[in-house]
Amino acid sequence: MQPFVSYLQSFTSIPEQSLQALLDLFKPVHLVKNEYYATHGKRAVKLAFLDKGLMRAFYENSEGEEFNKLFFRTPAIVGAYSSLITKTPMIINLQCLTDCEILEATFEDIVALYDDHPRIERLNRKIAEDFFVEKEKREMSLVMNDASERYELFKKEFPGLENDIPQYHIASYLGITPTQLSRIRAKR
Amino acid sequence: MQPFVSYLQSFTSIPEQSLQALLDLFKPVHLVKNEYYATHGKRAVKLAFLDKGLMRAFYENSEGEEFNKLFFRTPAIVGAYSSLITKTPMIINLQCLTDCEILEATFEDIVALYDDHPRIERLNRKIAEDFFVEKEKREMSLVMNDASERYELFKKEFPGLENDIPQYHIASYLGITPTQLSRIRAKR
DNA sequence: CAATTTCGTTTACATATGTTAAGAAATGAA
DNA sequence: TTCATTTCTTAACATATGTAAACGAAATTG
Repeated sequence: MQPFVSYLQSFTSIPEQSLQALLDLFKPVHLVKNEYYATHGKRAVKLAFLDKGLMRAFYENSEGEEFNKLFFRTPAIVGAYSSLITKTPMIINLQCLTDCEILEATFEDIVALYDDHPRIERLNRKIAEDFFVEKEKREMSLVMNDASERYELFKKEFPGLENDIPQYHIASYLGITPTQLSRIRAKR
Repeated sequence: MQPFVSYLQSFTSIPEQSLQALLDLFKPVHLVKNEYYATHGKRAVKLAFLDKGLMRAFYENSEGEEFNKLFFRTPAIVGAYSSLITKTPMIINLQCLTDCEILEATFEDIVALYDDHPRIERLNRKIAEDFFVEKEKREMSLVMNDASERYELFKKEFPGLENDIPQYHIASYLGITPTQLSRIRAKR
């Protein structure tokens, strides 16, 4: 639980009693490589802390093409956040790129803590704000940078990750084909 | 204040006393067409409710090229949200596309209410969540849809707006040049 | 270790979009 | 209303990226 607690406290300090109430909701789960943690179409009910391993979030269009949206490395919160918030079916998929250890809780159980534990709601607020800021960064990058610049940014944001996952996952994250990524890599 | 109150209550119900404390922080301001409400490089300190008018948020790269990020129509909250949250300089600019009436408050004053008014913090949480969901939608659209599809989505999301603003603003929002938008429009 | 599959690169060609420039149309100012 | 400015469209050409296919390298599996 230690990395999880540190991660949470990095957002805002949480009183011991509230923290304990929150931690009690999380149970460890082991996932194997390539296993899906979430599948689009269903409604998300759980969210998790990624304690060990590597995951990806991706969209899928009607032709079955995949579009990587984000990579998760520890420490991180993983889950179909939009689906949890809006209570509508998930649009994204979450898949393990390696074996993973997660701590999992039911989102509604967390929300139920808010009235008695305002610091937990504050934690959620901070996390939502942080998610928003990250998303805005990526939006800006998609709009302002070309694929070659986005590749450089990717390497900065996920140092070393390029060696741990197939090139086609990176290409998908960059919004280009593996062919084009190969061309960009060949240039320098 | 009525549209503002309705807008806030649409996120979560707020007790009379907390609502009043919040409303007291907001002062009406009039802005004229083309006026900047926020300029990149400075730190944002205020946020506002757009009561009347039309605004745009846009990025600017080092060559001075502009990239529209979002259009705001009433009712909406306008502000450099990322800058307020992270307390770092703004990356975006906010500019009036028409004369505007806004209600403006200092963000820190709002945050200062949270300890005594948990429902105000809840409101902020809900708004942050909502912003995140909207941003994720736009990210998905940028990644999965081509410019022509994004144009159709734009027309659905901002009905009628195409007639109120120059085409080049729409092109910028879609991530293409006015030339390309013109071609897309000519096709059907 | 050998066989099979997966992955990355390259090539040739197609397409969407960018760039520049010109002119037409619309808008705003005098 | 007239003139000047801004906006929109179109054309010609350039470029980034997509598609499809082939091939060799790397990884996986039996």
